[in-house]
Amino acid sequence: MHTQVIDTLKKNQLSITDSRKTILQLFMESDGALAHMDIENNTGEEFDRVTIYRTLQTFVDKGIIHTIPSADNAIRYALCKDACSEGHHHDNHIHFMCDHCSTTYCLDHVVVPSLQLPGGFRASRTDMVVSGCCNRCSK
Amino acid sequence: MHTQVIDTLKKNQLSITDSRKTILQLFMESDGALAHMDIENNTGEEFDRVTIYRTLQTFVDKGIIHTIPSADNAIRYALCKDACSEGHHHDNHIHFMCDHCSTTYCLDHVVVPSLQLPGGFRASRTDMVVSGCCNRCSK
DNA sequence: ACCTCATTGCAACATAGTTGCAAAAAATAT
DNA sequence: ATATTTTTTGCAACTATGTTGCAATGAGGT
Repeated sequence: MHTQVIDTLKKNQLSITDSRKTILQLFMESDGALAHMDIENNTGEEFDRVTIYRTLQTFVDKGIIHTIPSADNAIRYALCKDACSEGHHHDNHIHFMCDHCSTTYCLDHVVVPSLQLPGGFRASRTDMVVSGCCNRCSK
Repeated sequence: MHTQVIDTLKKNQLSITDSRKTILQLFMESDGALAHMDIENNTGEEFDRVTIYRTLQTFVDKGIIHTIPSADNAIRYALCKDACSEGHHHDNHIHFMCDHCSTTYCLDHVVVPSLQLPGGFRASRTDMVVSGCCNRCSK
């Protein structure tokens, strides 16, 4: 199970450090998105706040994770799919945030519909965040 | 021109104060969305930071303005259309954020397409933020 | 095992947002 | 118009979030 973590780091030419291993492992074990705080809570006193910020930034730069905008002003991060690479994100899927449990999901199979924008507007990126009640909370 | 500001405040049963008049006027004169900072810059030393936060919160509660999520983690606010009322927002339109000038537009006439969500997911709200180059910057 | 360079932790700082409370200003009643 | 009640404001202090410079540590290659 460690192998996948180390493979990913190597593939992106990142040195293998404790913080990177631990944080990447967290993302791989989680099915939802993680905020900075979730990571801090899950790693305890192990790493400095600054290290977590920098590790997340490194992962974003390398295309390992992507950010998810939200109405509550807390940046969340989730693993990118294989198609992502350095400086080139393809996170063209919809995000779902549950009002009850606050879990954020990447709905990889729901494609963002294309839009007809008014004249002069050119889109480079589309973020779509749906909130409501998730499949676990609605049971 | 003041009348519209005061009418709106009265319609929402808010007492007429300097900060509310000034801030609401700002929104009515602006065609884009405003962040807390934009308001602070435009009003100078006139009002306390806290007052601006509370005024914005009051306007959101009353359905006068709505928040716009963004990837850069800065909450922006824009006027709601008439259909909005206390506790019941109908800001079901698309927001466009320009990468060059950072202006945020409400594209009122572009309707958010409906989606087919996976089983068990129920949507209560959909935020769609498109970024790219706006009609003024692409000239 | 050594050297080099990237990464970490610390301290300090910067920005964003919240809360309690007393003073001031609106709204309401007289 | 004035007094009373209620709401709103400003201040101070605090929490949360995010950034930067720098010295010390640790990873990777020889």
